[in-house]
Amino acid sequence: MTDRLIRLMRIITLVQAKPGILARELAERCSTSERTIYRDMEALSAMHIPITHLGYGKGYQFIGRFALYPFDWTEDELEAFTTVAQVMNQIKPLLPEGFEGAYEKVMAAYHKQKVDRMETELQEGEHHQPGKTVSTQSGEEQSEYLMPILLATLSQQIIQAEYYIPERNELLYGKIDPYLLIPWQRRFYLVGRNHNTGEMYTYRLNRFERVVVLDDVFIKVHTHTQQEWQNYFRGKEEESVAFKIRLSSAVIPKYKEKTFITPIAETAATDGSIIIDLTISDVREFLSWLSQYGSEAEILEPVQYREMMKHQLKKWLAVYG
DNA sequence: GTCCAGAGCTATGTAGCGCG
DNA sequence: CGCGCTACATAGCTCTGGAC
Repeated sequence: MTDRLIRLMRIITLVQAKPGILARELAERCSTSERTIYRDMEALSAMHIPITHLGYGKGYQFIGRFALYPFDWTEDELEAFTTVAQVMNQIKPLLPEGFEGAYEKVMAAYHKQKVDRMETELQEGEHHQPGKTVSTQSGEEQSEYLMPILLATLSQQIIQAEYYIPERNELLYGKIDPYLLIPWQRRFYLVGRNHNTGEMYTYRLNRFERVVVLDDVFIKVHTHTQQEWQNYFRGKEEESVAFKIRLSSAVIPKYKEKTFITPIAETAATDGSIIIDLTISDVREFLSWLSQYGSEAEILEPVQYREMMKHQLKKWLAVYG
């Protein structure tokens, strides 16, 4: 039995180290027969280790990003496991010796895996549009609170935060239950429950002025999955507005050097200006950004925003006579 | 409690089949 | 032919119950 357990662990290690490894090689490395390897594969599958063979001659590999620790959890399973932390002190006398230590190790391994995965996704996201990473070029999107907030969402710890709302020029202060961190359109958003109102809100990470992670843990009262939140964000995207902007040649260097917008297309016009096509979800902020270019930027489409700008300028002109 | 025989179970290997 | 897979055989281990 012990021998078999050792061999099962060895198979996991070998497949992890060499995806596509053949049953024959596994048998050689484990000093056993291929038949035994096939039986071990069955056993691993019964244990929900996501191992699969790739077809004829292609050997075995893990499904997804499985690492040595098999935390292929569903939301419900994760929820059930994290809830144990809340009642651990009360049921401690009932637990077998060593349970708490084992629990901590499992959660630690899970958290590490999740952080690794988050970092990988972040890197992959940056690769999609090389040389245009918002966070590093504009300095706007990189929040020093990314890691503390990420860790707080994983360990379900309440945060105490100051949050700035530019639209109202207001600084809010209060406790938030951080539920999920969602990368969206090259920004991070925190979905969390505000203690003052008890409601769920989405917070833009770079608008946090100060964040302290408290020792207190919270229990999720809303049970939306990450997928549901991402669908919510996708819904927001559908409501976004397509703009066509002309930037004169005078401001192109400035635009190229420092920008947080992500154009769909850039077309060079004959007079040296460029026409930018882009889709914007936060129109108010976009117009505020655009105003820095003054007369060097012209809204070509949509017509209603062009008219709105014209109307605004007439009002300004009236003020200055 | 200890020993022992027999039944039953588990893990393993051999040989061979089907498929690309 | 090489690979994944399976039917069948077998060695070795564990369990059970009876005798002492």
